[in-house]
Amino acid sequence: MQKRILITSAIPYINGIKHLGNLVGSQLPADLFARYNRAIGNEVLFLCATDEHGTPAELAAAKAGKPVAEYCAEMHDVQANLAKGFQLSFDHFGRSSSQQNKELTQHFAGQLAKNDFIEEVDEKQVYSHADGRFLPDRYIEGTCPNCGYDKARGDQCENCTKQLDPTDLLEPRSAISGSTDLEVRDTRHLYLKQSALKDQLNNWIDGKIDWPVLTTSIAKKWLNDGEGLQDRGITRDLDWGVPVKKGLEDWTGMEGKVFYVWFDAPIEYIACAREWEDAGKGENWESWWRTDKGAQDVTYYQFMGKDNVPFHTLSFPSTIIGSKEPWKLVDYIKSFNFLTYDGGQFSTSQGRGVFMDQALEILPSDYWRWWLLSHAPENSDSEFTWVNFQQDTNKDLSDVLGNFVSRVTKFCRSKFGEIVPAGGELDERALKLIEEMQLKFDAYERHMNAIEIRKAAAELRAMWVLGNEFLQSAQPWAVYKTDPEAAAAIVRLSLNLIAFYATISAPFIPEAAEKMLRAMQLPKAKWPTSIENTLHTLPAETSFTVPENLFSKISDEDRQIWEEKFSGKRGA
RNA sequence: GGCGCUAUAGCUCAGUUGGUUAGAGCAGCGGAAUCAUAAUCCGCGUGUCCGGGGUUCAAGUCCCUGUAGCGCCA
Repeated sequence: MQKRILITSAIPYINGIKHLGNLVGSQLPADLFARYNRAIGNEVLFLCATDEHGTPAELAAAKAGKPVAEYCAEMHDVQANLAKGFQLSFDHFGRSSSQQNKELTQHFAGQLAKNDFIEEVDEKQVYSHADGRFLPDRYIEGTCPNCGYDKARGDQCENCTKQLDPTDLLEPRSAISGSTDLEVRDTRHLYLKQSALKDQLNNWIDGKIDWPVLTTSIAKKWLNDGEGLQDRGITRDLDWGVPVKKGLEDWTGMEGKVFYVWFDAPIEYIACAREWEDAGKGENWESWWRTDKGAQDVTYYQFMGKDNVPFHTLSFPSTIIGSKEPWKLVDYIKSFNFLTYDGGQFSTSQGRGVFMDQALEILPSDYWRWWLLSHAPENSDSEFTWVNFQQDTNKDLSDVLGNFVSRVTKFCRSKFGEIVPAGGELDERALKLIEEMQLKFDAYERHMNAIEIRKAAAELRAMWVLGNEFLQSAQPWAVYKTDPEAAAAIVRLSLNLIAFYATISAPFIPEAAEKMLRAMQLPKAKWPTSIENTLHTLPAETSFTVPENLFSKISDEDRQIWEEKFSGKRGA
């Protein structure tokens, strides 16, 4: 039965290019799941976007000497192209700065105000005359009153780790301009009264017994830690963001302020669907998001790194529940730990590790997709090392899968030509292969449905290995000398295995899968219902072509060069 | 300082609600085969399951405690 599956990946921040750790923590597994669900015939809407608002974007734009809107538009294109390069199959890659998101964010704020989930709070913030703006705590620098470190930040001293208030700093200055012309001013902000929804959220989370422990444990901690769930400021004194409004109305006292990026970013998940429709890519976006307009039969999955879990389990649900409108709540949250790089952390600020653009410059996306997904940090942090990456991809992709395709097609060409040979029948050994393959395939589907990514990858690999085992024991090269018809049957089955592998491997390695399908001259893949039937997809007399080697190996020399190249600072 | 997660073979990891001699892949060693990208296949594991207590007929699996790594919060 066809299901409707809504999938969103955590939306990457606009500021800069993401590294492989970011990729494997959200977009890549989300893509795997989206491709799989489409393949088995479900109706899928897979959405992602860039998260564009906030101070870091403003500063990055200023550094680049560009208006922030222009900077974001350019960076959005950069990220969209990288997503394409990694074969991320978003139905739409939106922007949190879209008109659709602006309207929806203001709408939600209006609803929350109407339902008494918004509180107005007066607080004090540091204003910089030279910069003409309020400064977030971490953008104020000064001398630490505790240790005397002269580059302490307004939220914390990085030298002695003491927590600070901006007003604690001696000789405070703007981290942006260096100006000391600062002033503490009163300012009013809106708070989302999450605490009022604590019990509802708690019950909701308690019902999610099948969620990853990582997801629920983080959520429960925030709900119950200390004094419990805290209300959250949802506005900022900035220019770049969604202007604070109460629906369509102005909000008295909030002139010139914008919503905090963490308020509008998740709403973009919804707005993105509307962008998708407005871009002419589909219709009736509300049927995916409004349970009163068709979304009651949608199952919604979110993918994210563990750092994003609190916002997706608490803040965003608060927004939705507090609106008292029938918006779809998430059904399943798949969260990930971090990928570490050669014993340390991937670091965007220090340029440590491999970034998406660099990765694609040195190898096709399938290498990265396969390795990252088969090592997805599901249960704990996992580590990227070049030696492992080289060994694993060479073995799995080149030796096991690539070489299988190569040996079968080349053997066939030399004995029978580039045509699926006729004659012979499946023997006992072939039937046993089919039986074993069916078992592994069932396990593969089970793991994919449960989003157990590493296990699914292991099962897929095991199916590739079965093909080699079969060939090795069936020995068509030896059989051919005495019984060409029997050899033909073995080869015919093996060629069909290639078509089968192409289909089932496509969610992991779409580019290679496409090459395999082309070589077998199959226009489109049909997901197997039974292995028995699927292995007759290519009937005798069908022509094919011997493909180029699917994967070339990573040499020790390449590995050493890359190891060196990516160890230190990313080239500016 | 509080809390959470993790700690299983040289490496990367599986180990369901506690129950037979603790498993897989890689690497390593030995062998077979020669269709293939020297690619494949077969065989080979005496591991204080981080330490120490405890519960139980029975614990890698539960409880307490200690240590280490990572993270979140203050």
